[in-house]
Amino acid sequence: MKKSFNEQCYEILRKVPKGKVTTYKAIAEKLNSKAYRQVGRAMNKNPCGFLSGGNVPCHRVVGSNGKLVGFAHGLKKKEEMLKEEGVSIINGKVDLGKYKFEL
DNA sequence: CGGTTGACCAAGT
DNA sequence: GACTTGGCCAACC
Repeated sequence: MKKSFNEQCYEILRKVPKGKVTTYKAIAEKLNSKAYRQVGRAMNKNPCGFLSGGNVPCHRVVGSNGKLVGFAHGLKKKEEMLKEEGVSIINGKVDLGKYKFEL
């Protein structure tokens, strides 16, 4: 039984440990696709889970260059949350060299 | 089933 | 350095 692309994104996102981040691109590539947009769209369309009791840290997902892109609550909130997790945000960007989680 | 869309990305202007 | 264009692919209408 194959899950939808979106659900697979959640699965991968769930694997990201606290204090680490990943990129939309990486996730899409892991799914053997280039549907970067589909990953982000999945988050927006669905309740992100983590707010509803699920464990889908959508805030741990950043852009391809560690740059914060989009977030339903606002990028500002996203930065705050990441900082709480131990990820330093510099100029609205994350240091992927230190915080990017290798899937 | 065809067309629009989207929390992207890379390159061009 | 900021904005525009094209491309990618799955989900949604």
